[in-house]
This record gives sequence, C-alpha cells and structure tokens, in this order.
Amino acid sequence: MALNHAIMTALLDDRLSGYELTKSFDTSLGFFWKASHQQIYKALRDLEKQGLLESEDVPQAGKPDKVIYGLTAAGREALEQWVLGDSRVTESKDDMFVKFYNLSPNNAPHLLQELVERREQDGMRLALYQRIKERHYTEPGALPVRKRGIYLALLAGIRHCETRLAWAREAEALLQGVMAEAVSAANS
Amino acid sequence: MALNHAIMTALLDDRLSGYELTKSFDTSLGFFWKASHQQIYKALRDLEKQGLLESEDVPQAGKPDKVIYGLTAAGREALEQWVLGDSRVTESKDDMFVKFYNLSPNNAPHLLQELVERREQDGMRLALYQRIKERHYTEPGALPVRKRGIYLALLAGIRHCETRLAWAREAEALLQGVMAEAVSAANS
DNA sequence: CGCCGCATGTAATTAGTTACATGATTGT
DNA sequence: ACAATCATGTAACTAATTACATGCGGCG
Repeated sequence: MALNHAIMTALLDDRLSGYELTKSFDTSLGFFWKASHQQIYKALRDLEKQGLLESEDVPQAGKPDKVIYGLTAAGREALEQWVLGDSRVTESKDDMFVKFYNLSPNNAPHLLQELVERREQDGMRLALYQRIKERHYTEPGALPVRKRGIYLALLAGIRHCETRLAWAREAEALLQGVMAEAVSAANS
Repeated sequence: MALNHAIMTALLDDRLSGYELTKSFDTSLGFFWKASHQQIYKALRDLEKQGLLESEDVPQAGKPDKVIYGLTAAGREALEQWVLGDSRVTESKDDMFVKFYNLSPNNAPHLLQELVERREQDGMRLALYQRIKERHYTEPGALPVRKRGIYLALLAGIRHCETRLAWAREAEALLQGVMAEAVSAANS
C-alpha cells in the first residue's frame, strides 16, 4: 500500500498533523494520490505502531489540540527502501469513458454537459499547477535534486491536463455534430 | 459501481461468456476499466439476479461448457438511464509519482529503469491503439453515432499515451543529468 | 442561532486483490 | 511429461468509500 509511503513522503520536510496532511493531500501530492481523512488518520496510527513515525501532542489555545507526526530514522530508511522496489499502477477508472461507448443522440447533450464541467475542472487544475511552476520551478536545472523530482511530477500533471483539455474540445465538437444531425433528421 | 455498467456496455452488441468478457476487459473497454475474472463472474451473477442480464448455457465439445450472457430489455433501459446520471472518477494511483518526490542520486538509476519500462509499455499500448484506429476509425465522421463515441475514447487513450511518452523522455534526460552530476561530484 | 473551520475519530459497507481450486484439451 | 488455453469459481484479505459522531471557537 503506497498510501503509507505517500504520507511518509509528505513528512520528509515537515512535521504535520493528520488534519494538515489531509489538506495537503487535497493539493500537492494529492494530485497523484487521493486519500480521505479517515484513511489518513488510520494510516498514521498504523505507521506509528510500526515505529516509522513518531507523534507529539500539541495543545492549542482557542483550537482543538492536535497530534503532529514526524518521520523516525526507521521511517526514513523504510521510505528509501520502498523507492527502490517495483511500482504499481492502478489505472484511473472513469465512468465518462464507459459512457462514451454508449453515445446516442439521446444522451449526447448530457455527455456534452459533463465534458464542459470536466473542462472547467481541468482548466482550474492546470492554472494551479502553472502557478506553482512559475512560483517555485522556473529553473528546474538549478533546483536541489529532490525538488527536481517534484518538478517532474508537476510537469506530468501539467501535460496531463493540457492533453485532456485539448481532447475535450475535440470531443465537444464531435458531440455538437451528433446533436446537429439529430435535429436536422427530426426536421426532415 | 460502474463495473456493472461497463459489463453491460460490453454486451451491447454481443452475447458473451464471463471468460470472453474477461479477455475483452484486457483490451478495448478494459483500457478504461480494469477488472479481474473473479470480479466479472461475480458481477454477472449479480446482474442476472437483478434481471438486467439473461444467461444461456452453451455446451461445448472438446472445451468446458460455458454460460453466455446478454442484455435484457430492463438491462438496456438501466444502462441508458445510467448514462444520464453523474459520472465519478477515481484518479489513477501511481507509486512512481510518489517516488519522484523522493528523488536522490541514490535512487535515480532505479527510477530511470522504471521509466524505461513504462515507456515500453506505453509505446506498445499506443501502437495497439493506433492499429485499431487505422483499421476501424479512419473516417470518424462517417461512423454510426455510437462508434463515434468509442472513437473519442480511443482518441483519449492515444493522446494520453503520447503525452506520457513525451514526458518520460524529458524525465529520463533530467534523471541522467542528476546521475552525471553525482558521478562528477564523487570524482572531485 | 446556525453554520463554518479546526481536529479527530468509529462503524459499516463496497470494491478490488491475491491465493487457491478444478478439470478437460491442445500444443511442444 | 509439461505448460498453455478454455472456463468457472471460493475464500481471505486489503483498500477505499460512506455515513455518523463529537466538541470548541469565531462569524454573520
């Protein structure tokens, strides 16, 4: 399970609470690995039991107390070893593509609408990635090594969004064609 | 759960056995939705119980008997309705991107090797998609409506592979840079 | 007063993976 | 003899989602 390793990765530089990790999993690393707060809190307890993380209670005034976690030496070691092992991919599962296999004049308007929503989401994500890139990764060659790895992941995200946006525009044009045909067939 | 609907989609044109469906989920629709034979057999039994599929025993000589499934009228109706609902996406989870967040001169050679493997896989997949495109989808505008939807899905697959291949080449160059630096640092 | 953000959890369910099982036929 | 393909499953487990729970403080 790489969720554990994704969490440890997020803790490479900072000591974070479950709540903070959950938020950072909504951005940054979370672009490549989604996780709910329930999953994260559970994983943190498991990792601490394994001695890979250590926790510290932080009382807060005016806010609930929190528990922050940090990597132990054993955790750092385990993470390094994990990187050297085989990777596994779980391809994304997207209803929308299955739906395209069912395209008909009847459902084309609905699919078009879904496409537009997707395009908006992808557009926002792309804008965010590009902001991050311009702010922190303008000169990838000058970055410390680990940052260069993060830059590559970011670049993959950017390319992915761009590709999807371009595809969505093509798909929208085709769907509009299907709908126009259906209208003219109905009028004849 | 869209696995059920992916299966029904695969049965739109043909009546297939669980075994045949499993194979077709390794190609075609399976590019957008992976499923093991255990999952598929179970889903088929569930769908039949719900009256969305009907089965027929087909005795075979020289081979084990098989059970082929087909959509019922209720199944077709349910599928059409499902297409009109909201889509859900499960973003892909890929260890490799998390690993890039851990890039170091120490693990760069390993990541490079993984990248090369990925590039080979993506390359084969792309070649397959393109063969399918040239064989069946040369003139998308002339296709029946539903085939045009499948064409769009195929196109998304092609674009996705192309993007990943281009990214992998960039990533490989960067990793080689990291490794070269490490060597020259060790020699100085 | 009610909702939002902070902060952390339990419990139940669904989805997916891994391991194992069976038994015939065809090819090397 | 041994593996591969056809064909269908059970059982155990891991991962992920959904629903529900608690309680404080600040804002409108």
